Amino acid sequence: MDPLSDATTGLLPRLLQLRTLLNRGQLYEQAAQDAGVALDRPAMTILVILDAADHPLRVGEIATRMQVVGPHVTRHLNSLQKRALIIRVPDPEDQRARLIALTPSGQQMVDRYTSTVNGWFTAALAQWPDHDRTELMRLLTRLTSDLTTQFDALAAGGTPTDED
Amino acid sequence: MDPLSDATTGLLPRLLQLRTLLNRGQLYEQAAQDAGVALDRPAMTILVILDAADHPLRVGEIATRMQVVGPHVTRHLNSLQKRALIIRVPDPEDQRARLIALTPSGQQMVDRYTSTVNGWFTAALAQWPDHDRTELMRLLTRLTSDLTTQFDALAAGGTPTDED
DNA sequence: TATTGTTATACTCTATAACTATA
DNA sequence: TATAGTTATAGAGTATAACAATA
Repeated sequence: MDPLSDATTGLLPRLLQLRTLLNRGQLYEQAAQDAGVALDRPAMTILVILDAADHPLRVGEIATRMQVVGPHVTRHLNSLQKRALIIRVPDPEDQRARLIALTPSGQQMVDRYTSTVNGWFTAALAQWPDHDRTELMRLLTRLTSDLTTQFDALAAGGTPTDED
Repeated sequence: MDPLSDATTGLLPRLLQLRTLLNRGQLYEQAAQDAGVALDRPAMTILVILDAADHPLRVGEIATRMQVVGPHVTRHLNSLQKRALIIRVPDPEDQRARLIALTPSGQQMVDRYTSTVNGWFTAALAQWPDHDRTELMRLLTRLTSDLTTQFDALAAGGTPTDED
């Protein structure tokens, strides 16, 4: 067994544990409560994505970034729009598409949420040396990027009998 | 705004992206297919947990490690037992409890699965300098640990009006 | 009486299929 | 004919409630 395997053998359980931690409502529900927002998790995820993008996004683009399917996004957009947290404007470049933008109150809500969560992260990492924090960001970014590339390649080449 | 905030502001979107990556079936389904296993994700998670523990675990312990609730584990154990991938043995220390152990075929299945996934990780990180891989493991371990501590504290102190 | 686990039921999240409108 | 989005329906995953057995 080569040393590369040894170096990555521990990755799977670590990532599963991290996923578990992030997935279960705990984090989200606590943050939602502390921030005073009453929104389900996928809806808040949409707001966070719009906030991070810094400009309006198409429905399909939101779906891609969430790694979910279009109709799922539509459903949550409907309820977000009813609550006036987002608006749909026609895309000037393509009349079929819509651009989704945060309303001021949507922006306000996502700001409250993210600042709550960021406060927790800051507290959790308060004892870390600066260098470790910097490295974590860098390695996490590269890990996500490399895993995405790897999985995309696997998905593309996964069923060679099916390609046409 | 202090520098600590700046250093952790980017953590939320990064973790959300990683969660997205790990969550959506893609990874699991591809691995299950490549490894030739036909099992749903939570069932496989149970096998991975048992494998990582290296000794039989109680139902409650599995639930805790999965961050889910008891009945959810029971349901999957029933189907895993029907397929002879796990066995339930009475805990000698407490007749109420059961210890869940992998059968040889269960062990074989989880081995196939983990070696497939570890192979991907190894490939994805093949270009990384050794030092980065080591650091990733270390920082990921500490991150998970510190976040867990943080969230537990939040959950415990989250509703001070409720304490008694 | 408290705890371990099970059974039964309900809810949340996400996917697939069928459709509408524009390209 | 292909693409962006929506509506309607179905399925996977997880939680809550009620119960049985042992401590």
